Amino acid sequence: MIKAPRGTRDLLPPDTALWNFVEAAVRDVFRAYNFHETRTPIFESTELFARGVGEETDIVTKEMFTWEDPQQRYVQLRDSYIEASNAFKEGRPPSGKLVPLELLAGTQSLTLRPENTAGIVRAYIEHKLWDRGLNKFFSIGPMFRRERPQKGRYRQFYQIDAEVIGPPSSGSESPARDAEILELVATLLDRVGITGWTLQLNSVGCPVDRAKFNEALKQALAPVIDKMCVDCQRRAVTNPLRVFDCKVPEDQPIIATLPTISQFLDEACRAHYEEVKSILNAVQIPYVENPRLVRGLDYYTRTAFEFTHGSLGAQNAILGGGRYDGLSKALGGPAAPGIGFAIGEDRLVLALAASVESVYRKPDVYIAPLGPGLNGEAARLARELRRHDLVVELGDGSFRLKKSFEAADKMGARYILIVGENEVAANAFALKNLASGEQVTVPRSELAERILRK
RNA sequence: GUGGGAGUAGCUCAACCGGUAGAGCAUCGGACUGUGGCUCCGACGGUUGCGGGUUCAAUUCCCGUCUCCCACCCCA
Repeated sequence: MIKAPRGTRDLLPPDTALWNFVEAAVRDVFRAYNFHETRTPIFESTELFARGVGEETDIVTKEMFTWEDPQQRYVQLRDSYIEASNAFKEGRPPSGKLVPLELLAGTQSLTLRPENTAGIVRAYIEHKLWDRGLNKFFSIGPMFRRERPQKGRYRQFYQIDAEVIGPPSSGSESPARDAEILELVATLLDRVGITGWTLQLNSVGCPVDRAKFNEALKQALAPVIDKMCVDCQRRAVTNPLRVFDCKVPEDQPIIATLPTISQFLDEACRAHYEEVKSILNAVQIPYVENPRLVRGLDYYTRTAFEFTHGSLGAQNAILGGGRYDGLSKALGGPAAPGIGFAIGEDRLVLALAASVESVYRKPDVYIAPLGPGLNGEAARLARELRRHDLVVELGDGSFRLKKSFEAADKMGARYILIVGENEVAANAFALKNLASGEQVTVPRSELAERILRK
């Protein structure tokens, strides 16, 4: 039997009703904050993620679905040729790399997107979206990471993603945007019925601050590192910030003595962070400061945050995000400060209080044609009722009435409508409420209204 | 990638020390020709995840592999 590949799964009714409920609520909230939808490709050039997410991150080094796609490099070849010919005319050496001819029929490395921000920023640069001022985007779609599956963690998973990006003159750098995003998330979680979330907040400063902090951290770790766990010893070399993620109890007293990033923020970053917190207080969004909160991706600056939820086991982060003021430049674009977040939709649905029953819409009426010649009449009635936005299910003339009743019952229809010879002749139909057992004969013209009335 | 647990009917689960694979629910049919939920009867449903090994005999023991679950790593 062919099965869904590891780490993927089928979302089926009635569960999909829950997903639709979430997405509808999310779209409502985004609308109120003037966010608009984007849909970027599910695969991009591998280079985009290597440069955007960070060459050394786990995501890029071991978790991406990457393949080589045969491709004729017309564009590079053409640009290379134009530059060469211009250079020749102007009597100067050509700039940039000349694409050798043997690459004409080479390959292009492509990757299923492991996250969405890089793609959005790529689109921002490609379409020169700075001309629009401040862009507020959201998108909903699948991401792909080749990780070992676990509860709330899949190889194809879904993210609800929001990004605010624009030139500095558009206010994209303002702490007001950070606070607005955080307040939006809080609203969104409340709206879909997630209770008991915790907002953890920190500022990771500018790259310069982080470099200074990293240095101080290394110095602080040097004398104590041999007393710590093997994971920490490894982290101390590869990524000292990650030492703060350590969960080994024996290490905690040592970790408590380590410097925190907050001590190394420059004046601008500190003021920015203070303003974010001040606005959050003004709109009464609760948060806890977590000076050890760091982000896994290289591009993050300043505000970093995470919303966690207790019901999710070890994968307790329901969403994470932060500011990425340097990303656009890193991808070859202009300065374009931005801030965004990504909700793990799979995890959001897991944490949802709403039950499937409460959002799964059942048929309003089941139409039971009584006899093989009555399918046409039943279909006409169904068509009329569906125009009134009623959910209509249709039986078959070959069914015995008992079977129609059972079918209607099973799918949870509110009413059954019996379409027999007598009813057609009278142009009035037997309508029975399946819950109460009450049955009335209703003229065709009053059917929709009667069913809608409940 | 590392460590641990688990895979038996569509679903939830049985099957004692290795001895011919079972129940409930669900599905379909009948009792019951135009009135459901209840009841009764019957039917359908299986390469016991897959492959190999040990054995007279394997769902059971061993090895490999796949998938899921839990934790680590990392992250949403």
